[in-house]
Amino acid sequence: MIDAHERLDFRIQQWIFKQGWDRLREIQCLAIDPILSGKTDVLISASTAAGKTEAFFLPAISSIADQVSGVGILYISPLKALINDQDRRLESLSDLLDIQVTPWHGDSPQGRKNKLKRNPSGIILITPESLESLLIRDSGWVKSAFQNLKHIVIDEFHAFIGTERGHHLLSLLHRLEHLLGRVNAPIPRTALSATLGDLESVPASLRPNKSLSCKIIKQTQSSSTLKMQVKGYIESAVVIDEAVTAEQSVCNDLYGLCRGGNHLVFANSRSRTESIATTLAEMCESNTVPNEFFPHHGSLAKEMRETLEARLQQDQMPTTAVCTMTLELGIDIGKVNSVVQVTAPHSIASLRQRMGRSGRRGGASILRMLITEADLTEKSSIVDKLRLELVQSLAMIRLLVASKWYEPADTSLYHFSTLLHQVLALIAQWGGIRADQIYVLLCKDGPFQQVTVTHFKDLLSHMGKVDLITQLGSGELVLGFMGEKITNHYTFYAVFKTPEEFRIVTGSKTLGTLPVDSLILEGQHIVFAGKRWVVELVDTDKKVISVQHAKGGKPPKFGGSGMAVHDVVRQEMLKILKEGDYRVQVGEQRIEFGDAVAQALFKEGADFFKTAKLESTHFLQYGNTAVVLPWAGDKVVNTLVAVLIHKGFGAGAFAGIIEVENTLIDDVIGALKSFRDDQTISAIDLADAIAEKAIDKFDEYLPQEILVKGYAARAFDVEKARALVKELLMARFKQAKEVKL
DNA sequence: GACCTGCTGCGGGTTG
Repeated sequence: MIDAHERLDFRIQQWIFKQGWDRLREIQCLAIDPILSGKTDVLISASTAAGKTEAFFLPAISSIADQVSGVGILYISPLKALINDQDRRLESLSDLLDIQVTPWHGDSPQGRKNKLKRNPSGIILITPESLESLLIRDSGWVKSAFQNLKHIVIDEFHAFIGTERGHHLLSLLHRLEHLLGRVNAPIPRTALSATLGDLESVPASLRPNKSLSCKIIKQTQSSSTLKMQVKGYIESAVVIDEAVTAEQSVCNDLYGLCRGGNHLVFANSRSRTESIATTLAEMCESNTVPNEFFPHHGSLAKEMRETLEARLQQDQMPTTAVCTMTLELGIDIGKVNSVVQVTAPHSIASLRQRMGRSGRRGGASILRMLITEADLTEKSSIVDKLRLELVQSLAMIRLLVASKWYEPADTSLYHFSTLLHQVLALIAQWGGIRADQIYVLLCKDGPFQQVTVTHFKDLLSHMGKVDLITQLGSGELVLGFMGEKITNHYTFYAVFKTPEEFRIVTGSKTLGTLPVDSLILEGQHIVFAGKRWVVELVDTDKKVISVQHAKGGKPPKFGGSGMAVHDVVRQEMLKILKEGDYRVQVGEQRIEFGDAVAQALFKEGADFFKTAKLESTHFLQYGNTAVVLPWAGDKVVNTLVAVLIHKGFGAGAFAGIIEVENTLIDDVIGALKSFRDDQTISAIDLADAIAEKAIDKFDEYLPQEILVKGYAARAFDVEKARALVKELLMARFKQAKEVKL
């Protein structure tokens, strides 16, 4: 293995020597044989800056070094910024071997694209959307230019798994193999990904039809250590003049922790990112020191983002980015001293990714979480009394440290919107194509394998009705008037859309806007602008949601993050509340990672848990409110909320806790019993009651039946919810028996 | 107090 590099092209060996590397890293050695063989897919899993890209490119370039013409390597990236990085990083190597590298995305220079058009060779760096546009507009050129294609590599593959865009990508790759006549001699795919849990399941997401095997290469356990701390803050219920607000104390600490070094502060929302960055910049100004705190998020101008990225990478001046997930993926910013999370993270997967940004020169990764909980009053919500934002943060740290687990992709989704897109794209690419050919290409052999022939026929006939497609006398399908219109517009190439905002209105007053990508049911209770509301009416045409004041106690400060929290996280939260201890076991020792305030806040939550006897019951009468504590992930919790609304209750869920106001808990238990015994309630019934089911980009063109089916699969899990209810009721039954004895 | 990604061809103007 040590001599593996000798199998590389001599000029590449020279290049390695010139970099001053005394040897290749382990993953780089391991990747050489499988990639040179060209006979297997490869998954390379390693943390940021571990040399994944070189692990692929050294052998891949070696294998095309003497290729005279035609593009030899197709590199696909989810971000334009990553393509620009890769273009720079490949420069010295490609110069040495005289290999043409062409970045190809919406903003890359036309001159280099034209050059590749005239003389296809070397490496193309492209986004899925630009590849789609090439297939539709110039498939003849693609067919000849890619005739000698040897490797396909996908960067940041985890960003694609389980998403609409990921399905789009798989479909593009399959269409490309088909176009090049390589269905029976597949082009090997290499996926580059951060170290994420269940690697064995990834090959199925890289090539669903399994026509090539996959070799998994992973970084052996890195010896780097993780240092973490959770700091608690209390938001005062009454604002007194001159009192320091919780956000101000968070900023004071950030200023002390971050000034003088390079750090990333993740604040989970753009507005929070802005307000923290502004406060920190003002603190620099009032202390008459140069500002080193800058915001970074999706709504900021590209130039501002790039300036900040360059400043971090150059590492000349201390710099802290206050950011959203824009700095989570692999844009080259170098390693930072530490990562700070200012609100509870929503998934272990993203927390791991953020962690990977810290740890300079093999030193420890440092993670801090600064969590604010509300000052409690008589009327406080049960979510706040349990200190669930803190408990969620603690649970996530335990899962991060103690296990390799991360949230798996939801494989029950149909991706109908993307299927419709691909039907249109195929017809646009070929001009005309038969229905059975489309079915084989996309569903039977392609990535949409859970779509049945019946679904597919319904989809096509509806597409005919709305004039997206037309059938010729010969049986071939061609684009209809609407189909032409949609596919001719440049916005067609992306399969994802920016979610539509609904206006939230009470009476004649507008409260604000809400993106509708989560459950909104008439009768549902929600929290908006710090108050409780009940949804009266959802007007999908005018994009308006009418609400009315809901009575009840104070709304929870922590309503959940909007992104689904997984079952495993909620179970871990239950576990630490039961034990009254969140410390991590290392050998004989239990390691404390909370500061004094965090410890005190946790104790309040654990004490409330105990007093309310929540270790033995999942049902509670809390004043006028009936409360159900399922300790399950959001998909199951949402299913239970929809069931209760279906049965006529005004229910809502906050941070995984279900509340039904002005209701006796026995009535709720009765309703859940009938759900347990009534096998006829299905996810389809629940989805039928949802006013706005069109979530994905092309959902609006789907036939009703398919739209409902897709929505039901994505939003609800009735089987799991029923099994859980059975369990909760059984526990209650046992408990009642024990009390009697 | 909800996150992020991407996109063509062409016409018209300016500059070297």
